[in-house]
Amino acid sequence: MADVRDIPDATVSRLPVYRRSLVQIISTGESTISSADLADLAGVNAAKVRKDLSYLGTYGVRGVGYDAELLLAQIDGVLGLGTEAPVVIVGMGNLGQALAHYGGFQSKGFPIVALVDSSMDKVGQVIDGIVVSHLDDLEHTVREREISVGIIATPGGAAQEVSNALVAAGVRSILTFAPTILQVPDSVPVRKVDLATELQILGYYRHREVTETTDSTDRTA
Amino acid sequence: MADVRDIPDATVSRLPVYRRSLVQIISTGESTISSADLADLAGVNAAKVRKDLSYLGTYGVRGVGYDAELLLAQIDGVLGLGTEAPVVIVGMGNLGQALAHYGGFQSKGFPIVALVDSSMDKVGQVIDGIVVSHLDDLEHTVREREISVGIIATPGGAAQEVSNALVAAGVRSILTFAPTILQVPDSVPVRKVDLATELQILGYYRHREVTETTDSTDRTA
DNA sequence: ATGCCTTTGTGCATGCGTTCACAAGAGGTA
DNA sequence: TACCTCTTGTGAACGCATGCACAAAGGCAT
Ligand SMILES: NC(=O)c1ccc[n+]([C@@H]2O[C@H](COP(=O)([O-])OP(=O)(O)OC[C@H]3O[C@@H](n4cnc5c(N)ncnc54)[C@H](O)[C@@H]3O)[C@@H](O)[C@H]2O)c1
Ligand SMILES: NC(=O)c1ccc[n+]([C@@H]2O[C@H](COP(=O)([O-])OP(=O)(O)OC[C@H]3O[C@@H](n4cnc5c(N)ncnc54)[C@H](O)[C@@H]3O)[C@@H](O)[C@H]2O)c1
Repeated sequence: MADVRDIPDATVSRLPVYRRSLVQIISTGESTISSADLADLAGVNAAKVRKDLSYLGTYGVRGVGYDAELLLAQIDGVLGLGTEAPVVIVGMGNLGQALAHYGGFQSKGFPIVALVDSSMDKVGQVIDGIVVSHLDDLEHTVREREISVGIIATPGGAAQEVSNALVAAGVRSILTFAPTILQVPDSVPVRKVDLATELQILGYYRHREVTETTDSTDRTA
Repeated sequence: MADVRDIPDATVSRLPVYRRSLVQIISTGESTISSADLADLAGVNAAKVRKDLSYLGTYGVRGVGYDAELLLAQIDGVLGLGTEAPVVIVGMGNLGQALAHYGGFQSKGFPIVALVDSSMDKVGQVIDGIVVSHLDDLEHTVREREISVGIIATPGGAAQEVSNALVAAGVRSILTFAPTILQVPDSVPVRKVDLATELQILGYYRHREVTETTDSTDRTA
């Protein structure tokens, strides 16, 4: 059985997708699922599913498939979803407030337990039942509530400063929406969601479709 | 010079990052930039920068670096940022409203020109100066405003239906926030932003840090 | 018990992406 | 002109990810 450390990044990023498919399957009353069916639901290749799952250890039954509940538990174990991971959101503007109001995190094991801003307009406000506290109190808040995830929803210019504060406060991982390259210790994993970048990437493929048709190499469709 | 079609996906997804670094550089008054400096700003390897840029054609000057303005124009050309790409947002809940209020898209060449919902509570409301229209009128709206990008911010259950409507209406690319595998024609590029998945992926790396220290293989730090 | 059918687990080949390392090019200087 | 310094552009090696294809294995029916 593979050590939890040895799972390739590409596989890790697909586990949540498998997880969601499994939850769906279980809700329909099915108790086992084949790699082919799981692949359909997850939108990937069946061989890839099997290879990915093989990194978790061997839990499939040949001729039958995978036990859905068991597999779900296994994935949850690898992703550390057994225990809740309390979240702080820093930056209570448009995006921060939308995230705070969203109930989906709570139910997925990521309760939002603190909201932070640096503007006196925001500090003290109650959003979704939580009082917005000041960035200066971050360390206290994080330690008291045992917060392990920090979400950065401030303008780009403040992101590095906020990131430093989060790391210093003891947060163990960061999700950022600011379009900024963050400098953090290797021990703190960071994931970046950059909406403007996503739109620009789409632009390339959209644009390409157009230029292709005016090209010398036509496609038969 | 490389055809616009031949740019690898990995490179395309970095172009917006280079673009942002270039805008920053230009704003400081610099007119040229070396691959090493650009790499620092973008958070990648210098050789990768050079190889990426080589797909756009050859625009660097040996011994000097790249002309920042020229390179920016070149990237914009590849990403199709020369012309505006009007956007429609479908789903005016927490997230949809936050996106609608955000000014950053407008200024980056992605004006939000239409807002859509299916709930009578939302239709008719004015959000950020735009009247929310009904999903049934989508086709008309898209054709009239020549909308090329659709953003899906509905619950997962409605996403495929909305996606079908967007494609039928003639939208040319889609950005979705719904945690659902969308079935769309190959000709319509889709990018998915899945926040719950991001948090779960972070969970793996966070979790791993912990299990590592209780392992036989200790690290000297 | 036997044999058939289904599905897993994985070896292997292929392709893509990353990075190194260096020759070649450009400009400046004496 | 000759030389020196800086930086690009890219060949080549490496490593990771993907997907095929098939043997091994489990279950079920007869
Ligand atoms: N809202 C969107 O739809 C959207 C879309 C794309 C990208 N983004 C990115 O997300 C981030 C947030 O966007 P937004 O629209 O919510 O911005 P916003 O301006 O509405 O809100 C930013 C908030 O951060 C607070 N803030 C500023 N500096 C701070 C600091 N040092 N510490 C703590 N709080 C601080 C401000 O007081 C404000 O409340 C930005 O980086 C933006 O580029 C947002
Ligand atoms: N808000 C967040 O912070 C957040 C975080 C993670 C994921 N998401 C995802 O983003 C999506 C939107 O989240 P939200 O919090 O804004 O949800 P929400 O429930 O607040 O809003 C959904 C909106 O979509 C509308 N809608 C429903 N069916 C529709 C249809 N067929 N056509 C048009 N409109 C329709 C509803 O009327 C509602 O206004 C969801 O898929 C959610 O999983 C949101």
